[in-house]
Amino acid sequence: MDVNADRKDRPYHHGDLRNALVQAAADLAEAGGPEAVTLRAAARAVGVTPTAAYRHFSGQAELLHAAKHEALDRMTATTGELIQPPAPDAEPTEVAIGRLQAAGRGYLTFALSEPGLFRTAFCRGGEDQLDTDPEEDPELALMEAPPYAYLAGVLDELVEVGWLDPAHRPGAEIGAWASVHGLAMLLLDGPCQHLTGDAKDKLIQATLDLVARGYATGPKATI
Amino acid sequence: MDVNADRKDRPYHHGDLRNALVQAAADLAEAGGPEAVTLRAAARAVGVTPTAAYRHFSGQAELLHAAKHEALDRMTATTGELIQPPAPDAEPTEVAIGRLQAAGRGYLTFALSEPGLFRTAFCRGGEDQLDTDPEEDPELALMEAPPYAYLAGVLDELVEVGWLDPAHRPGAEIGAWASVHGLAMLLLDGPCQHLTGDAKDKLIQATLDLVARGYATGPKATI
DNA sequence: TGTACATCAGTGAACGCGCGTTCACTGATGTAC
DNA sequence: TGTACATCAGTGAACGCGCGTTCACTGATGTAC
Repeated sequence: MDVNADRKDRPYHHGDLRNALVQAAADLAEAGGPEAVTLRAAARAVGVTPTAAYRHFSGQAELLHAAKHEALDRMTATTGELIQPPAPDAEPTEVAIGRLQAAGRGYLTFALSEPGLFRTAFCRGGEDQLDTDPEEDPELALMEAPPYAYLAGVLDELVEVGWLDPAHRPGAEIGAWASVHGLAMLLLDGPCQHLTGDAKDKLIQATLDLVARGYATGPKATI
Repeated sequence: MDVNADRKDRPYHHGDLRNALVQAAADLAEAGGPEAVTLRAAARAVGVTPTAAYRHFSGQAELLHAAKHEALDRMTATTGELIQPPAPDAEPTEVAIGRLQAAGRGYLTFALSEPGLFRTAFCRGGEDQLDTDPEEDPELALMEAPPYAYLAGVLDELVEVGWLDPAHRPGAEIGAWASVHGLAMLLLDGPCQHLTGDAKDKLIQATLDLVARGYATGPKATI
């Protein structure tokens, strides 16, 4: 069962233990969500003593922090693959709207298919307990978050094609992110969790349409 | 510290232990979120043996389930008080939009001021483990959720005043709910948690405006 | 090129903690007669 | 109206669990000379 159980072949020094622990922590998160991210379990998975982890992390909180980061990284990678390019022969506004909705759909697809990683990426804790000061510049930190950064590009395009009024562009990212993020939470753990896949699909489309129309303030916007 | 510590005066039978445990569980949730909802802690708060709780709950999962319910009830009550009525001398569309945004603002105000209850109301677990079948009719259960039911009324009004196209009315609740819920999560535990109050207010207004514009498909809609 | 030694990265055993849950029990209540 | 007894709602002690964390330690590495 445990790949790393053959302690004989393994050298005394692991060589890349910190990284191995982070990967193990992310795997635990994938399978069981943030509650499953445990120092002991991660050490066990790597085939190492719990104490060894303290050479690389100050404690459980720091491991969870790293796992959150890794979960978000995996989410970014997977979502990137999931996003389908719009039809090339469409109108510019259709292409831009298509890109916006495809991003949202990718986000939701990931959330529903990898709930453990999704919950971990946005879970509480894992940094408040850190002694490193939490984000010198919170605004900058927000803008560097992968979903925000990706949305920024899409919204710029929406302005270029005349769908979104430039006056409404600043700070517009958060509305789209919040809508899709909230829907993910409601579908995953909230009051929509027991709906059929079809019903969920309808809610997704309705929400994506709401967002697209919400941005329709430019000269080329056709509702 | 513990109000119920004077075991002498107390009769052997509590009389309303189940209810007392649920209230205690909700208080624990308010202070420490869903992780703090523990059979032992709730029993301790009431001044009763942990075993006594098993007369009223099958186990911790059932207590958490009840605490979630109570958290949502408290949220509904508080949010109801928080919602400010729109100016009476305004235009009908303005009144309706005002009501929509006030509801959203109330939701977010509650989430930010009572994070423990908010997280608990929408936390995972506490029903999957239940042996009672989870929601015979998921669609109905969703529509009976207080935020959804309240939104339904507001959206009906939006149709009446001609802001929202009746064709877009069915299922429209979820978009508004998701937007506001997601924003709450991002502000509370997510990448916006360290922003200043002012910055948060701006994101809130931007999101509420996005939602209002998203519904602007009727004849009287003026963007 | 060889070697002494500081430093680094692990081991192994143990600690205390709070949790959920179970057991055999006892005190209080209420109901049939 | 009184009482025997079933039932109900608690007590108290104990269990095993996995967790985070600490301690004194040892094996491996690499560097100064």
